[in-house]
Amino acid sequence: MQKFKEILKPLLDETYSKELKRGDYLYHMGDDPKGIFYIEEGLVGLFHLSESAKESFLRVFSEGFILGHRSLFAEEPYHASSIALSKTTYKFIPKGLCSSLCKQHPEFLKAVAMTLAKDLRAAELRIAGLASHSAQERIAETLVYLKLKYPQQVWTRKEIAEYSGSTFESVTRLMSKLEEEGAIHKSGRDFEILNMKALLNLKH
Amino acid sequence: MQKFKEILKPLLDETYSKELKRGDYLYHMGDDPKGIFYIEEGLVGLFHLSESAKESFLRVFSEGFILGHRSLFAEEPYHASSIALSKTTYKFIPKGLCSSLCKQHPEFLKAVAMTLAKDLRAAELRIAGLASHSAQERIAETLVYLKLKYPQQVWTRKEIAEYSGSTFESVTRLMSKLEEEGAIHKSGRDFEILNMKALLNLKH
DNA sequence: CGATAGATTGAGAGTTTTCAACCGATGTGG
DNA sequence: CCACATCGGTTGAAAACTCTCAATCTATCG
Repeated sequence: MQKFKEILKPLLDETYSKELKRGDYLYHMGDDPKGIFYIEEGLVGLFHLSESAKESFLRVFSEGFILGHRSLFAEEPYHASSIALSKTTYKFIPKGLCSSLCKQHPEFLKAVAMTLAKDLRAAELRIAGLASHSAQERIAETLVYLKLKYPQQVWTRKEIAEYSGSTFESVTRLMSKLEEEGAIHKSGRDFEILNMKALLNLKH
Repeated sequence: MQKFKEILKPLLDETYSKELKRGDYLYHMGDDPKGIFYIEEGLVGLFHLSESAKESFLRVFSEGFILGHRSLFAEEPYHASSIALSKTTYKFIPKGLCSSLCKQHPEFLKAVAMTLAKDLRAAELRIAGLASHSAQERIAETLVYLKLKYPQQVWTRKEIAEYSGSTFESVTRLMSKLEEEGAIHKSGRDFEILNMKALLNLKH
């Protein structure tokens, strides 16, 4: 899955990197894609904002991954905004370059298709989870997912809520309960997982 | 989007069609993909079954579309089962043929990537909708989506519920209310939409 | 016409959200 | 380096929506 690094290497060496601090936007929901973004360092989140001003946290991108490719390949405007979750450096690959890349390096197109296919599975499993798991189960699963996959990141209760499809108050409440039960340990705004089994065996 | 028909035409003319009746499986969740399926006629649904036996209705496939491609391109087992929703005829394209197709007709790979990209958008908008819309709003949106896009199909309350992330009792209840309000008209097990605006402006 | 799958309606339970008030951490500018 | 502003976190209580369970009814099809 980290194929993008090697495929894009020659291209990326020629362009300069851009820097972002936490909270900066890479692109906005509704904009038309002009190319794709390659993350060299840091973490980026994809967020959808509903008419009722509710945010959903859709995907996380880390070093070595691309973003913006979904809209480009679908030939659609961005359906969500991407925002740096930490200090981030990235490179921009314009649309035209992507096209020639697809022609000259079919393995790039193949890697994009594979990424899309894996992300589609993940998204559809989340749809199923939203319908079949309780809010508490989803929050616990999200704690495990976000913390195990991105341990260095200090996730806010709000981000955890927006990823799990819940509210930050419910996240806080569950985390307090989980700490009492010894499943996690809170330290400042961060936390660590002490008993993963317990987290994944919550019933409600 | 209906590109598959023309791209696959020469290939498909050489193979024989298979028939399915409502309820038959094309493939089962967990199986390894051995190729992709091209729908010549009919309707197929993709369903995920959770540990707690709750079904989620993930995607619909109609004439001219392919299925099974997500798992093949992700190199993963099927994450859901595909089931005929009506009398269906399809053709099977084995894995090996797909590979050579990708090499010789890059537009096929491109069409697959585009389909995956569009489906990923749809799935992520559903995630956002599950978090930000009430069950009633989601059910109403599902009535509009399923009935306008596939008007010939008689959708069961259960299917509508599994698509909207709700229960069939809630679907029944809302449909009764919507009929009272004149937004839909129920006839037998089928229904028709009388006032789409009203359906999409539900608040709860 | 009978069997079966699907639909309806009611009542009650329960999780989760919402609203509100308050607390604690973090970071910046004077 | 302190003060203060701001952002993030905690906890409580009440409201509300949806689900669950149950009983009954109605289409549809062989």
